[in-house]
Amino acid sequence: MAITIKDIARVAGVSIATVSTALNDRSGVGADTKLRVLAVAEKLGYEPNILARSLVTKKTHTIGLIISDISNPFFTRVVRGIEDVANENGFNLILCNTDEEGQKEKAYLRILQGKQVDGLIIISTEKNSNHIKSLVENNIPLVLLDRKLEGLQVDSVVVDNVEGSRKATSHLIKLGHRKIGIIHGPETIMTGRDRLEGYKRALREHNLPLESKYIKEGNFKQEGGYSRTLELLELKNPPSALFVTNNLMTMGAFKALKEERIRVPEEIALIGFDDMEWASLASPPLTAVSQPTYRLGTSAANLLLSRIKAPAPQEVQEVVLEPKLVIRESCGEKR
Amino acid sequence: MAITIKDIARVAGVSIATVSTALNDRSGVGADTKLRVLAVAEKLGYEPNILARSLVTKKTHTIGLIISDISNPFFTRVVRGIEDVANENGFNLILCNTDEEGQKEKAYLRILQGKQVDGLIIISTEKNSNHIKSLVENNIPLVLLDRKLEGLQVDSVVVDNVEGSRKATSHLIKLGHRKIGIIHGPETIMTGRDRLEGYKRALREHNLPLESKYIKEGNFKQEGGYSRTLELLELKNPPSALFVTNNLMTMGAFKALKEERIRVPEEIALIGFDDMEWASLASPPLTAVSQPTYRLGTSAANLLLSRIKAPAPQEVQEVVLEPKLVIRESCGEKR
DNA sequence: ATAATAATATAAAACGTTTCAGAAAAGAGA
DNA sequence: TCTCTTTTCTGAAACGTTTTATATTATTAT
Repeated sequence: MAITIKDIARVAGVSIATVSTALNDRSGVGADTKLRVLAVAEKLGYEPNILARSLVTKKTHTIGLIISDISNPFFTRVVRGIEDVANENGFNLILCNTDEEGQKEKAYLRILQGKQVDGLIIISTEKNSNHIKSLVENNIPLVLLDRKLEGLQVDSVVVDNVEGSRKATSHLIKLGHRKIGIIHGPETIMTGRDRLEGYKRALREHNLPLESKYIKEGNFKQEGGYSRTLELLELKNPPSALFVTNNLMTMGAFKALKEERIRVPEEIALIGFDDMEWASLASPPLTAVSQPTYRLGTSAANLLLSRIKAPAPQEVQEVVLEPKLVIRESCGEKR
Repeated sequence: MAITIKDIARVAGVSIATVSTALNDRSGVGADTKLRVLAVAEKLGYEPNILARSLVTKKTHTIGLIISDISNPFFTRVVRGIEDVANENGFNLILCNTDEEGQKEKAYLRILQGKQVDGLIIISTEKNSNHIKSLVENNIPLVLLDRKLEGLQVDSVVVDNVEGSRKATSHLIKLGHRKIGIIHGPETIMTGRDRLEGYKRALREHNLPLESKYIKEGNFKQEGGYSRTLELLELKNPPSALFVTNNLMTMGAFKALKEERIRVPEEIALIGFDDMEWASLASPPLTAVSQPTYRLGTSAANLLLSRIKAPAPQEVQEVVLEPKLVIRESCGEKR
């Protein structure tokens, strides 16, 4: 049996109310009794039962975090950012991986609510927002990260994907490329849609035609990048440049290119979305749109915490962070 | 105000006890009332308060996870393994990053205990085990992952680091190398010690002398691998092969070699400990000791869960998983 | 019809805290 | 000394569940 406040009360010869006030050093207890209580607590090795406390205070100092897969380095960095600010503020994180499965997402959401988390940070896998709506109605503080949801006004922190994608594509165009392949993500995911949109926008800006044969939909996983790249290479008139719209697919593309012994950037220029640790170590070093992953996390966490602490509901905040193009060697020199 | 069991009781016209039994479908409630209660619960949109439940059942279905840094891909995979089996068994994970700081580790430990986690998985940063001892005495189910602690008999799941390291070094020796540099980790960490030990053992087995100038201590971080590599290269008689004992330091070494334009494996053979996603994509593809990271996680989680569910304390289990050498091109061909 | 048994329902205690209203004690002002 | 105020302390309720012991009702056997 763990030591409780009652044990302390008994030993110190006071009521549990005084023990509680002494331990949380609130005013209303004499200096000497306070000292005595503290000493007893120390001696008995008392540790508070936070569960019991939370039940009455209605604060768990826990936040629920729903992402698709911690193994993806993008999410990893984001999570690290979140955990850091959570920890600084005395909050803990419950980590949940959905693998982009809507069912898992909903299941986790129920449990987290049941566990009375003080707030939620969600990288949602769903396109529509019905399951989130009930949370909002229940006034659960919540911020959407990386992906917004249609038809829902709620705090969010995202990257300007359209712009990042436009920059990348423009870069390729300026380098003289006209046959630019793109491997985009699922249209059900906001980042999938937006990054494709940025590509289209860049082409339009430069009055270049949209050629559907150069546009392939991948699944945001390594395998998708791999096989779509192979398909692109098999075209009778293959692209001279390839834009891959997330980190995992870029790895797949890289692998395909390597296996097929296509020289980069001589035979094909390659550009990725989302910079990775090893990008500068690759051969050739990879040019990529770099996302402020860590900051994405810290800012979502800060936003959520401010929301949790706020007495009255504030206005919806939508934070947009700018990605930037990191030019290395995989697109060759300007020509 | 959220809906509680009381509300249901009132609406359904029964006592809270019956509601409870009905909801958890235990026997002792009539078929018709049960249906009525369930219907009311459904209609009111009842969600149980797991906190309250946990307070009485003394089970939170939450496990605390203490690692040094989720950003490190090694831990990432491990964590994913843990989360998967936790989830399958209806458990959640509280994620804690210590950054190898003993203070942080201890602080987290207190909080997790306070939050009444059902068990703990710890990749400890400490060398001694005093802070863990009290947990063991309090009968908190707990498994040590990746690193054991001195003077403590407790469940653990680790990789055979000595053997992995011995294999790597032997490989180099068999390839004809005699001047083998090693960048090992801090001696305070078990993996640091063991991997160095494996290196020494291999040399001894082949009757090769231990040359201290080839032995450098790094910090298990990228920067450490980078600078120690540079130091090794500056030797008047530099090593012909380099063994780097963790993933981050290997990246650093790789970077240093690349910057110094040292050709691998022609001028120096390179072998790393812990295989990484990009290892096969690197130029040259990296030879490395591959650790079963995901399985490390699942097996720790399974062990912990069995411990949590076990009615009586069982015997201490120490699981050791075997790493394997993945030979690619960074050590060249046999000669 | 009566007793014995089984099935169903409930009141109340418990889990370990916080918190509020009020009691007791101490101090101050006259 | 007496009243008034302030300080210190406490009892009891509350948070939302589960669970045990008991009461009530229904069912069966005789």
